[in-house]
This record gives sequence, C-alpha cells and structure tokens, in this order.
Amino acid sequence: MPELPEVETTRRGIEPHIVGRRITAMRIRDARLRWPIPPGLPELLAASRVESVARRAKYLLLATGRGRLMIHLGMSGSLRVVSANAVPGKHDHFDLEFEGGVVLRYNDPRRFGCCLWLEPGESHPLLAGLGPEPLSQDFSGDYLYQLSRGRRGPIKPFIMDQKVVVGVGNIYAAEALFAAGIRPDRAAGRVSLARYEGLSEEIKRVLTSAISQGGTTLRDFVGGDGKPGYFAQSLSVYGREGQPCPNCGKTLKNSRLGQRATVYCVTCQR
DNA sequence: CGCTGACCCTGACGGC
DNA sequence: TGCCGTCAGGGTCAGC
Repeated sequence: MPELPEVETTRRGIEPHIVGRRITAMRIRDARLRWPIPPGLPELLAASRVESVARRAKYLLLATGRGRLMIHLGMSGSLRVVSANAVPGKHDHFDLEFEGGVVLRYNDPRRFGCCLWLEPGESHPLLAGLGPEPLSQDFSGDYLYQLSRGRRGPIKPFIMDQKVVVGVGNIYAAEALFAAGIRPDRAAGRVSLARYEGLSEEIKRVLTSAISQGGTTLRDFVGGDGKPGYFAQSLSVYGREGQPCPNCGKTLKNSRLGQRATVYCVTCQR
C-alpha cells in the first residue's frame, strides 16, 4: 500500500480527471472489501458531481453535493483513471463512471481497503482520534517528545501508530529512523528531544521527497494516472537486508518488530 | 491506557 | 512442474 506518498500521488493523479465532472454511474463488481461497499451507493452517487478530492491520513475523500465517499487503499489497493472501454480485470471491485467517458477504477487483490459513505457534515469513527498530518505544523519533534514520555514500546511502531502521526508506514518509518540515526527497537520514551527534532525533520523530508517522486513502486502499486513512482531507487534500508549500509558499509540487519520487517544499521543507528 | 499478537486476504517467490 | 511455507506497503480487535 500505499503509504501517505502513494495515497497523495493517487490523489493528485485522479483529481484533474474527476473534479467538476458529473458521475453517470457507479458499477460495483465485488462489494467484498474490509467492510462491504454499501449497496445503496450507486443510487446515492448517480448524477452527482465530484466537488473535490481530499486526503486525510491514508483516506481519500471524494466530496459530492450529497455526501462524501471515503476510500482507503489498504495494503494492495489502487485507484486508476482508465478509458470507458478498458476491460475490467480480476479484483476490480468498482468503477465510478463520469460524463465524457472517464472511468475511475478501484482494484484491491487483498481486500484490506474500503469504500464507505459519509452523509453531509458527518464524520466517521475511523477518522476520529487520528494524529496530526506529518507535513503540517502540528507535527514536530516537541510533539513526539511529549507524547512519547513514559512509553516503553519500540519507537518504530510508535511512529507508525496512526493515533500518534498519520501516514508513516513501514517503508518510510524505516527510512526516517535510518536518516535520523535511531535504532528502530529503542524505547520511544527513551529518545531525547533533540533526536525527536531530527526524526520529525527526517519524516517530513522523506515523505516530501517520496511525494515529489511519485511514491515508491513495489509489487502492485501504480500511480493514479498509471505511471509508476521512482522513490524505490532512493531507499536506503527498506528491502535492503544483507546489503551494505550506504553510510558505513556494514551489512544491514533485519529483525521483526510488531510483525513487520525492520531493516537497520547496527552501527549508524543507536 | 499501553502494548502484544492474532487475524483479515490474495499473490508472488524460493526451496525442494 | 507442483506443492508448501513465507512474506508483502495496513489496520482492527481482543486480551492482559
């Protein structure tokens, strides 16, 4: 999936194709996702216009006059703009068809994603309690430092916790911790303010850089317009277990933290 | 409240 | 060629 840069790349990719356009139909082929696609959606959406495409955390929010479509790409989901005659494939769960022959197609092999509906003005429990956006002013080293006091769990799951800060997934958590020189298994509560300031800066830098390059291409992610991202070439540690550290040359180590692969350098990260 | 681990699902890949 | 175990970008939930 799509971590924040991939979702943002998708948002930017689909936005110019669908904003201001009228939806002519929604076609559901397979409603089975993390939660079933609400069966009444096609009727709700028909003839309404997409007013904006926003992102909160890893959720995409498509606003119409009648409410908002809330879409998550899960681990393997993608949203692409395709032509009206493009033949649907396996795991193409639904299409949003627009006037002018534009089709927005949702694909998700693993079905960890979702497509839900919000009434006008309605919020959603999934959006409540989310931490700040990492690229906003609200996210800082001081914020991380204060929140982490007393926490004994490792710092990597801490910064991947969406209640702490949204959008930092397994790839960018590993990259940011490497850049900040912090061991992923260090207790979150035992990292200094100065190091949290460095970490928050690296998180912002890594995410910004990844967004500018269109995200990271791995397996099944493709950007909204069908073009791949290029950030994979910039990865320092993620997926590079056994290879030399780009900084000191020592072999990068892999361990599991919270059931997620965690690659780091025992020399450069303390 | 904080933390851990099971679980949701399909597909790709490596070893035998 | 096929079978089997392992792993994959995320997140929820139960239990301690």
